Amino acid sequence: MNVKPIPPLGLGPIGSVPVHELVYRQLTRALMAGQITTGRKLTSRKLALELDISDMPVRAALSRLQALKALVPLRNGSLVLPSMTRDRFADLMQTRLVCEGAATEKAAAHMTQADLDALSKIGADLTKAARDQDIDQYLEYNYEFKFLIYRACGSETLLFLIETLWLQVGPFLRAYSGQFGGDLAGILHLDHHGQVVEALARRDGTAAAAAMRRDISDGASYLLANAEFC
Amino acid sequence: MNVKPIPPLGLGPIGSVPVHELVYRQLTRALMAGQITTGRKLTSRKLALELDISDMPVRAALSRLQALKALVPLRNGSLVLPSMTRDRFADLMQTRLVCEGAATEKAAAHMTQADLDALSKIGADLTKAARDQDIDQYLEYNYEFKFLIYRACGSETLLFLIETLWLQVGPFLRAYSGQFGGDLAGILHLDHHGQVVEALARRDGTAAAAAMRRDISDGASYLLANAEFC
DNA sequence: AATCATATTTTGTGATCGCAGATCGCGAAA
DNA sequence: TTTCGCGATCTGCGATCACAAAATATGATT
Repeated sequence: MNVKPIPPLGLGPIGSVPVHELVYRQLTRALMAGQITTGRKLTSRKLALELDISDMPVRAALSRLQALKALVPLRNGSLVLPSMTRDRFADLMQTRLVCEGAATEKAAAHMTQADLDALSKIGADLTKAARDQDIDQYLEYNYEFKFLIYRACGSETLLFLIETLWLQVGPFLRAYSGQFGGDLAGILHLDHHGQVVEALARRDGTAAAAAMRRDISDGASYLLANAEFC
Repeated sequence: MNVKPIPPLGLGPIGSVPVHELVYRQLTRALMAGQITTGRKLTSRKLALELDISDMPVRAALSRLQALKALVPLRNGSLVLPSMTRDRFADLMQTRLVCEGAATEKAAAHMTQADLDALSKIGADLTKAARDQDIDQYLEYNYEFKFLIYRACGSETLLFLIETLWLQVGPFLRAYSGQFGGDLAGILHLDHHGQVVEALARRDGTAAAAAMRRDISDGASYLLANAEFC
């Protein structure tokens, strides 16, 4: 029996991406970047017109966002970016505490030296953004910092749950950055990020998780005290 | 200026439910009840034909299931109930440990006496089902037992995350019940359910969570050792 | 000016159509 | 027997249409 010669071309698949997938990615990005204000109605026809496509792919994308509770249906079925009440925010942050604490703890065992190096660099950028009162940069680096850790937690499932939480909190955080008038550096009076990095470097998952939880908890307290809710 | 008299009828809205919502509910129920075998391809046309509707509402329902990772897309976009590998199962159970442990801990403060009474009744039914080797009943009561607790955790968000996890594990558990040949009572040699009830009655969230985690962990170990994976 | 009734537009929802790529099956050639 | 080619079918995907309910705008009346 002849053994087949090795397939000469090691090309990957072409993999054309359907339009509804592109719409979905664009919407999630816009959502997490806070480009959509809370209470905004997202109608498939308007969006389709704006994107110059039919409304079918838009519907598919919106359905997925609804399933993740990133959008909620009105009585008539219109989908809207839910307004952030105090209760919902507190609930989301409590759940973040649970999931992100666990992810941080698990990540301690998996972070490579390269990860740790990148992490402390982002941590430095984060501190700099806080000192410069650049809240947009701060939020951006905060996201990168935390997700660099969570991606190393070794659990696809847990990472996914955390992403759905951020999809709900993200819009509100960005909206808050607009009404921000306080002192950003004041949030950092305890450098939780530094403690997280240091604990992760020691492979001390428990300490890292504790520091991360403090960071989330303090941020939540600050916003509950200072931000405007609906 | 005439003040409108109070609307005489305090009836709620009729609230006709769209078809895609009905399809979604039917699919989630079928999924969690294990009526769909892993690896099964769900095509919108076939389902639409079976339900005697157009494939549009089916597409909407499938999109939502895809967003929750209850279904995964093949290369061509067909959606299929993902096969359960050892790794995925272990990952899901690890994440269940995190979320359901936390939910149990939070629930301790909110469980009413009626909840506790109902819980110990379900616990008794559970034990009976195990003695009778009735694995379907066992899984049913197991679901009711745990979600009666989780619903009392006070966190809509956390409950939602747990539901998405069960949507992924549910099908596999039911599939396993078919190939089950062991001794069901053997799983219960430590009565974790009883410990959970007792701890909740004492409002001891920490102990209740610990017992619940043991229950999940032991079940996971048993299945990892005995069940067939793909 | 304020309010109510009516007309117009918006919007969700579902059905149908057409296209293109994927999949499957059958038969011929090696 | 296996493998390859090709036609039929399946299926995802997107566009368009139709309909009803809701929202909005308009205009008349008090």
